[in-house]
Amino acid sequence: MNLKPGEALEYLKRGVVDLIEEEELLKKLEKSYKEGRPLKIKAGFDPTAPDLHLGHTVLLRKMKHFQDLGHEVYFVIGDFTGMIGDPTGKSETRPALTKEQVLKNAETYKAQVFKVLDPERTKVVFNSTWLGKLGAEGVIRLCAKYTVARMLERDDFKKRWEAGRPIAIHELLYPLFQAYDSVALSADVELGGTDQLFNLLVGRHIQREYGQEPQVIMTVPILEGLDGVQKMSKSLGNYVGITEPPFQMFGKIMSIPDELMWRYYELLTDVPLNELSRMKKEVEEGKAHPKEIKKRLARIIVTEFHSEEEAIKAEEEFERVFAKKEAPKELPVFEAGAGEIWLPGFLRDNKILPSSSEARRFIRQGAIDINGEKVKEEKLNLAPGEYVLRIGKKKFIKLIVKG
RNA sequence: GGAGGGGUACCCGAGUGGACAAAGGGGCCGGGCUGUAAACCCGGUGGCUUUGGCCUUCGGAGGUUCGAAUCCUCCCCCCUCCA
Repeated sequence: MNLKPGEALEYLKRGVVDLIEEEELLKKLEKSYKEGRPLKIKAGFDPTAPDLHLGHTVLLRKMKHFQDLGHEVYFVIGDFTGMIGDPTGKSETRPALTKEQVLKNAETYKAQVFKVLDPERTKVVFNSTWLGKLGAEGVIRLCAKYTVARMLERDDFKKRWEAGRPIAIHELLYPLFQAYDSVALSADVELGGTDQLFNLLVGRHIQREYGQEPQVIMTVPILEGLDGVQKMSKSLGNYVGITEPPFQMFGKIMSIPDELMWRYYELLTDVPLNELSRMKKEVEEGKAHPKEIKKRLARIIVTEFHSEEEAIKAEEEFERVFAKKEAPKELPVFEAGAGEIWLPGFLRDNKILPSSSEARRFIRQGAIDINGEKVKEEKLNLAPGEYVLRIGKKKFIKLIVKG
């Protein structure tokens, strides 16, 4: 894609929350356009075991947009800053990772991020490379360029300070080190989530202190999870992992609240904004069914991480299971001996449900079907043959009873 | 270093000797309605080979007692004020 600076700016602005400063970005784009020199785009990532979900891809997609325009992305793995752990207020001390772990995690990252990023235009770098060399003297020089008062402006520091909760001194170093990354790379633009705004701004300040042109800052929103309220995160369980199988991915997207799908469209697809507002209007006027619009979204996303073919298959499967209430085509198979089985024990032992007590609750609440018949007894007397069990809303298994 | 306050289930939070597997709310799960949406209604929410009991749980370890989340001792952790 070879867009003129003004067009490029518009292309890049989609879904962006903060852009500091737009003027500066335009100038950088113009210069790059004139000189044929790509801009250096930086974004930092945590070195802990990465299991990326759609929330992460909002940022990755923004990085990709820069790549689409020919710019160069620096994927910074914060193996040095990882020793601090970005102070979120929860402030758990993180165990330092070994070199091997960091490298292993980096490989896992690569395997996943290149589903979005263009490997040709991505440089994966570790910030220990330059931060490790800084030494005590370098750290002091760096610290001298910022003040405590300004550091305490950061929202979570401020809150903790005012609430009288502890702030460890090394936590104050985190923004400075991240800023120094920008110096080391001479970054033109740094991207991050909105929660990164403060750190990114420190980068601008520190770059000036080191005689560099300050980076432009772009932040992207934190994506809401499937519940539509809290941010998408693995620990909250409201996420879609980018390596999840197609059917699962499709289903999860279909379960999001309607209102949320517009946001997902904006942040997770390249469907033009004017087309989006048209669809939205059609839904509001009752000309289009929200379910159909949501299915298109699910299709687009599954296609991106798998393939169009898989997306179509996932949709068919979805219709079969949830519209027609049939069992999925492929379902996990379990075996049992003929005769009497105690269902709760069976479900627990095969890790289908976490405990037999939970299974008994399910039976009591009529949440288990066998071949479409509600199970009422905990004990089942099974003749040899094949059975399809539905456990709760989403779990299906095939049970083969041997003679 | 000194003085005081506090640690209860996934989270918040009630509970100061027995009726406590522990109120209430949130979350989550299940059922109903639907479009695996939202909203709403109902139910559930420690475990255990079987609704019948048993076992484990209130920061940790001991102790008192027929009986402890509750009382005592020691220890760990968090917070506030002072230095």
